[in-house]
Amino acid sequence: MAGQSEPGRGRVTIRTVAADAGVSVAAVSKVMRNAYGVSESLRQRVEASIEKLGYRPSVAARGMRGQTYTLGVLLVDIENPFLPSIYQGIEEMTEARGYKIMVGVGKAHERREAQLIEQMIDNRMDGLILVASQIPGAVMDRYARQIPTVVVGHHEPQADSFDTINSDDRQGARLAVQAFVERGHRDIAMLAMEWDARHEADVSPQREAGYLAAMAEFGLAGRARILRVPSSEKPHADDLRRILAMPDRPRAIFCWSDLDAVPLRNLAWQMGLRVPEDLAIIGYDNNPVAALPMIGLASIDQDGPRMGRLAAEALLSRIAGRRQAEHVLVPPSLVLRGSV
Amino acid sequence: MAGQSEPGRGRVTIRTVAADAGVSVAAVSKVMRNAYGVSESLRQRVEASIEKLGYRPSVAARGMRGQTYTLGVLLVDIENPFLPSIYQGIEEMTEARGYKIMVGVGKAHERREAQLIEQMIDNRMDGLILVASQIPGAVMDRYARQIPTVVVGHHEPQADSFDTINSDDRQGARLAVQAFVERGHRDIAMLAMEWDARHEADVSPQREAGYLAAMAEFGLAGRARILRVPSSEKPHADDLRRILAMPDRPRAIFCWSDLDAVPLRNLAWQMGLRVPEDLAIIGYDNNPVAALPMIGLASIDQDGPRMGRLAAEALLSRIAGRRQAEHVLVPPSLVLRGSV
DNA sequence: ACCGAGATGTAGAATGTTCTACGTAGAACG
DNA sequence: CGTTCTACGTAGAACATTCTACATCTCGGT
Repeated sequence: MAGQSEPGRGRVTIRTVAADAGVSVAAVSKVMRNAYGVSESLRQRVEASIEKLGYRPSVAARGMRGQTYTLGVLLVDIENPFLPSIYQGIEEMTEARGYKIMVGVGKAHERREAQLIEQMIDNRMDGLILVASQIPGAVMDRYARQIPTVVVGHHEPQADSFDTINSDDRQGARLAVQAFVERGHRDIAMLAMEWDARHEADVSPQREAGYLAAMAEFGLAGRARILRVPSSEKPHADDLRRILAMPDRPRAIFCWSDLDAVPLRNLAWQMGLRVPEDLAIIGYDNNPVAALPMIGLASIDQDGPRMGRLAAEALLSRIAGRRQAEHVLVPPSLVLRGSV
Repeated sequence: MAGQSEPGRGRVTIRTVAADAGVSVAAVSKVMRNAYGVSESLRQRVEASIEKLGYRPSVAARGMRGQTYTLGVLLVDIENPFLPSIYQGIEEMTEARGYKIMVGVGKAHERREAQLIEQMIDNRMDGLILVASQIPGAVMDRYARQIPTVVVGHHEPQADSFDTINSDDRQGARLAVQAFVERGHRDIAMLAMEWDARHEADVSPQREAGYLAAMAEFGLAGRARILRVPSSEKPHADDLRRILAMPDRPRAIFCWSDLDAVPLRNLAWQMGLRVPEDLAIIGYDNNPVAALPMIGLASIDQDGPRMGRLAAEALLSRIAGRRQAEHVLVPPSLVLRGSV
């Protein structure tokens, strides 16, 4: 019922172009795809007609047989200011190669993410990049058999149906612990998300493992403490407050994400704690908010743009035919700020 | 070249379902679309087969004739934390009605936005929502004739080919000026974006007009001052610093967006200015960062979710056949915080 | 003059839906 | 009992591409 002014009679299709250029439909198709077997003169003629008529191929029709030259990017969440940096990297890489991107927002909800993936398959996207998806590995595997897939921010090093690009989350945690230790801290806790076995591949458990390993490495195994807050659904300000009010409040906290580190730092301020004197904090993601001078939150930087570029490269090579899975770990770095 | 395991032979199409249920292809199509003329018994039979086979219609094939039940949402920018709230509203409304959403990110770049719109038309989206687009009205008009369109955050009250949903930006500016006046301020400046005639319909010029009108209303016409920073491309920290260092620095600043108000507030802090004693600030958008206790930035709230819902409703009714354009203004409100 | 190989171009099937037009059976009506 | 509706289904064209043969041309070599 969505009929607009022109009932469709006006639409310029590949047929219109072919007629105008005086060649076959197949010839125009070849030109569009840079396919083999088109002479320079033919190409020029066809391109002139395309230009003249303003022809644009229908992605829908393309999708029925060949490629759509469109990639799907699934973001966990649109509110985390760290994610756009990954997106930038993806885009930079794919745009140059003539691919378009469609974004889906999963809102950290597994059911929803699955729907979006199916929708992208239905839309005949050429490939998929899942960023920090909540979907369990087994399910990912099933989808990945239907469509070339690269996963970012989800550790599944043994997967063979898709590639993974990750920050070296264990190393990131180690950097944080080391920075605390070098500044004389011994009472170093970690603030982590609650998780169950289904989410073992998520980043938070990896950072936990790294934290515990680093504490042991620095001879502080006995002092390791993991404080938990409910998974990333909104309201855990109260949990954070409770943590800061504990009689044995730690002197330094490594926080699994700036998503919690920023509120934590704000609560500390509200409760009159001096940062870093009473409480030192290091977050994760180097979220732009952490960089604001008034917040001044030290954080582990994952180099989002680079992860994005790597993911895009992996996807394109997979689309080009690669079958062997690739698993990349990107080294993180620590950005020091006032909170340590 | 993207071939996955199953060469396609395995794909379950509408034909598979029809065969399984022992009915015609057209019958299955009717069931999928809830179209007229299908008996209860037939519907049940078909639905059982769909369930059993896990059939999912191909959006590509659908797009070739009918609707795709997919809407395109074009966001200026993925880094502005205010935009997700509009997105939530859009989604809430459309999801319930069985529509899917694809997001495009324009990065405040006109050429890019135009490409994305064309891409969405190519993908046969049923309709488009443009959020804070940079595209001039005349160009929008051309696109809007090809596809049902609703525009958010772009004032074009005379447009007849598309609908607009906006915050009442003039009223928002008035609220800010009024709040300052009530607190005894008279030296009230506005921080605005540079703009040219092409962007008169953007929100910043509207807020300027509202500021000037309000200053006049409160008898301060002679004291109105508009300070300009380069358009939203990144680096204007230096411009902000210069403004704060002016000998005749204003005592109160109404800022066109939290995008600039947050850095401004941070710079003031860095330069040792007391807020609000030395400088009071009100921003616009009620960006989540403004709400952080340490930032405490008063801001005009646009009720993003509501604008999103209204935009979605307008689009759906337009898809359903409405031709007459609608132009809605949503009243803003002031959220008071420490910066005033 | 003939042949074979490569390069260039074309016809037409295939893709998975929707939509138009039409057929058929049973009910309601005179 | 014939006629006319109405409700339910179906056949097949249409949609805009790509892709798989296949046909035709051009040359250089015999």
